[in-house]
Amino acid sequence: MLTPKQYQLLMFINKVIKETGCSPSFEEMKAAVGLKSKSGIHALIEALEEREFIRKLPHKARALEVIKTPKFKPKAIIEEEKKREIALQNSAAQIPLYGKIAAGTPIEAIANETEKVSVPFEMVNRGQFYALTIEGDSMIEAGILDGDTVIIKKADTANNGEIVVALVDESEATLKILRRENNEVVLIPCNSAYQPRRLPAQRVRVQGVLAGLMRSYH
Amino acid sequence: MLTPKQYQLLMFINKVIKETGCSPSFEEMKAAVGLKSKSGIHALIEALEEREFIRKLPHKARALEVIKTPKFKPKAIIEEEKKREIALQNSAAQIPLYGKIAAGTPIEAIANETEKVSVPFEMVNRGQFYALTIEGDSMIEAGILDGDTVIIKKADTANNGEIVVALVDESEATLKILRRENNEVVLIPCNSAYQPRRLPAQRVRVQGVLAGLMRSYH
DNA sequence: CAACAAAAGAACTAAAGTAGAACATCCTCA
DNA sequence: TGAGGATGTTCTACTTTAGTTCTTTTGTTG
Repeated sequence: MLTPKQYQLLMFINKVIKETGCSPSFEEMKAAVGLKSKSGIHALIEALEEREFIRKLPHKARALEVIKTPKFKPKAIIEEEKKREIALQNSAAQIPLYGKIAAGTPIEAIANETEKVSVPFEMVNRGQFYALTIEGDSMIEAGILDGDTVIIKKADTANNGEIVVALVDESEATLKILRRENNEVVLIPCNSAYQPRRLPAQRVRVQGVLAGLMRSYH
Repeated sequence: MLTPKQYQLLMFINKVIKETGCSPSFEEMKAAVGLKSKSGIHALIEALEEREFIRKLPHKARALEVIKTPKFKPKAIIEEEKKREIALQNSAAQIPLYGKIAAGTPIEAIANETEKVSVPFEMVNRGQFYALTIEGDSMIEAGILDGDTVIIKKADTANNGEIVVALVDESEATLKILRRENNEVVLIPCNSAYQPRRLPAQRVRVQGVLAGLMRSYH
């Protein structure tokens, strides 16, 4: 039927005419299909004309007309589209970066929803997520380093032993392992240099649980 | 199909006829398309007539008739397409997952390019990248844990102190800190339970440097 | 590595667009 | 009726843009 390039060009011509009412020039076409020379376009056009997909007035500028479009796409195009489809599905989710959270001594207000980071969809399945930048070294033994970006799933409860964003006294947020003991909550850092904090449950509110981590090496 | 000027004129004629019921004069047309001479209009009219978009009675004033106008794609479709374009730009990069690399005791062949992982574009700027799954705990003190996915930038050289994928004796790959000393290479794990390995430079080949890390908490 | 096809590139030719002027019609009105 | 205005046609000359053709390069495949 058609070669991938021919198909691609035919579709481009069709699109341009539909959108602008003018047919594209050779220069425009060669940019569209990624050639660096007009002669290639010429060959493609001739092939398309021979197969009666387009008609043209020879020696006239921008005088192309699409007669028909093929029902069947070249296999290569189909595969290309599948790839794009996958890329679209895999397209990164954008989640807000709420700011820094001190893994060491607590925090900084969780606030302005300005910056965004993109994360792979694998990390953000169900639920709402946000990102925080780690400051400090209190979670170093859990492999969470200063400067890392953590992805947090919004939640107001968490299981024992999970790493959570905990808001203490409605003012200071911190990333710690959560452990409940009777009516108390213990926030455990992962750095033997720091001590666990034991607090009455009323003073601690869970704001999310750790769902992912991303790190860039400069 | 049409050149831009032809299209512009056709649309103008069509509009005037619809609004006023009679076709515009050459003077009006030349003002509308921004020419300073009527001869240009004449040429355009001829071209349009040749392509059968308009009909005219020669030597009659204001005796143009629009036969057809190129059809348009609905705006909604164009916008839909633009959205997809944008989504595609935001899509995560797909890089191959080459397999597992033992951070502890060495490895498993780096081979089949089957699985892919998506990573945010921020992590993969220039160069070629691939991903590895960490197995073992030899880099635990660098915050690289068992099960983490590391993003590696392909490279065959690295600076002292960088974390690299090193291939020893063309057979076993491992993720370690690289240090060169004279004609020797030291591969330093980040776990005090393991010893650095000192090897002649010839036996070690750098396959990439650590560029990023991603971790999912189930 | 020869044979072929696709693409790049240069050189050339043609068409489109711009401009100005001369000229042909037709219509109107003094 | 014939001068003049409005309109359309044709011509020349020139610049820019577009299309064609040919040769060379590159890359692929048996």
